[in-house]
Amino acid sequence: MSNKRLAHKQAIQLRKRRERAGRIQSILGAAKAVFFSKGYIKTSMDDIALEAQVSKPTLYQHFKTKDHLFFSLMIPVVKDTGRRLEEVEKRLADGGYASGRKLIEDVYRGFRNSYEMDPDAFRINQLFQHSGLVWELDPAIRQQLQEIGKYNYTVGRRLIQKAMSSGLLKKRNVYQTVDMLWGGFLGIIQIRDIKSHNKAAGEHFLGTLELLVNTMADALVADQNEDPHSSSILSGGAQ
Amino acid sequence: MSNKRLAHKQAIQLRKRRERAGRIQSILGAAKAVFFSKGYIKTSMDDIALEAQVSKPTLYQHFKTKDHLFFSLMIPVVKDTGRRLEEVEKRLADGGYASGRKLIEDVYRGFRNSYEMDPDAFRINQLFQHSGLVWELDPAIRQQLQEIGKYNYTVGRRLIQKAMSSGLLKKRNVYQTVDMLWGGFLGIIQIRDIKSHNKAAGEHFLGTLELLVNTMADALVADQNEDPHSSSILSGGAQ
DNA sequence: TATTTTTTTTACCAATGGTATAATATTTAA
DNA sequence: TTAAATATTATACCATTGGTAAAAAAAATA
Repeated sequence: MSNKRLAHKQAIQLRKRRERAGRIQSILGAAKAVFFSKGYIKTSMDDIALEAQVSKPTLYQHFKTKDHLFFSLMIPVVKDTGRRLEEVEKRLADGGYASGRKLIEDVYRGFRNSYEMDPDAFRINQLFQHSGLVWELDPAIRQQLQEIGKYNYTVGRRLIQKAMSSGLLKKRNVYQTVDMLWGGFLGIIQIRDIKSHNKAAGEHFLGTLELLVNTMADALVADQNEDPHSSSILSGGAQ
Repeated sequence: MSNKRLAHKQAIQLRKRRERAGRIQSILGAAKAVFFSKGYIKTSMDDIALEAQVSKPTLYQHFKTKDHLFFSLMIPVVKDTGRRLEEVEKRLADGGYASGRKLIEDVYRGFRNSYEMDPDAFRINQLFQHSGLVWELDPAIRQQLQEIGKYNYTVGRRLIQKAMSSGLLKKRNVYQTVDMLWGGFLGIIQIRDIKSHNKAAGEHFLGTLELLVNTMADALVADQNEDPHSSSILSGGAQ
């Protein structure tokens, strides 16, 4: 009967989609390995095709250009950051924050875990901000990526807005506050990368991050029933 | 007499050096224009040679590679930042700061003026931090550029150290404090660039910078005889 | 088995970073 | 003024690379 036939067809299409997604993932993995070891410019599409055990035309069937392939790598980590912000937002809505400091700490813990999840992809995200200096990026790609990041800003602003109106944080310009919080994190990540060849860089980074969290909290948290610095950023790293 | 001869020779060499420096400057100017309008990748050495009204071999006589040429553009702005830090350091040594807040404000004013002096070159400096993702940079170039930046860190640390030991700022880990201050600036610059196509971005940037300055000051300034926020970052922009 | 879809093979093109060479200016020294 | 030294140009060239075309081969579907 046609019902069964339809179901069959759909099942097959599903599998095909799965396989397609799998192949795309495998290409992305190969691309990542090559890009991060040799850098964008020295990496050729032939290199990637070889690493992905796929012919070059197949590569181009899944990714229109080298740029597409490269910047696709940053998408998961951006989405991850957004998800972590949503978690904080949810906890705030559930009345889970007794102090603004705890909230700030959680926000930065989210940033950090997101970064630790995939530092390289995180760096592409940062690089993307400066991409104009390097690429004449296809406007379609650029817009698509900006779209994803813009959502995170929306969540962040909603979150901070709520925290301010609920008295957990001092009332400041929300846009500026979010930019400062996020920018502070980006900045110290960037500095970490400068020193990345140093062995002690990791610990230093954590120390700087903690200082940043405390600084932001000292200045932003409404000072009613404040609890002392808890340094809890150091615990609960990426798992 | 041989004295005169020697002087003549030296004078000639001086002129030659001047001319050489002039030609290099002219090439750098042309390279800047092309790089910033089309991006590194789309810019060809032929383009630059054309813009500089110079033949390609001449180009390569003054700059070994495209990378050399590109990253040379960031040198002046890095040195400028260092000079501005030195000014603050000097004023501190002369007892010119009655409050830590004023010092923090001056540091950030220096950063900002340095940035405004040449935003594009400033961006290359930031890009350089992520260069591993894009370039397999010649180690010699990389080290040379890092050398220049490292000096600024030394000045910054000396400055903050003095400010802390003289009681203007609270005692914190100096390395972390410097990283946080500088990183905070880099971060909001980066965010500014994201929104750079927006008309109101400039004012928003200044607002965020001011918030950052106040936040840092609130948390770092030793709270003896504190004067209120003076918002003086907004005045005294780049001239 | 016949048809459709996906992948591969192979070959190709235009653009580009970088170099070699010989010719031509330009400057210096006598 | 002339010979030597230096800097610049014109020209041609090479290897690599992003991207595409076309046809053959494989795999999956009906």
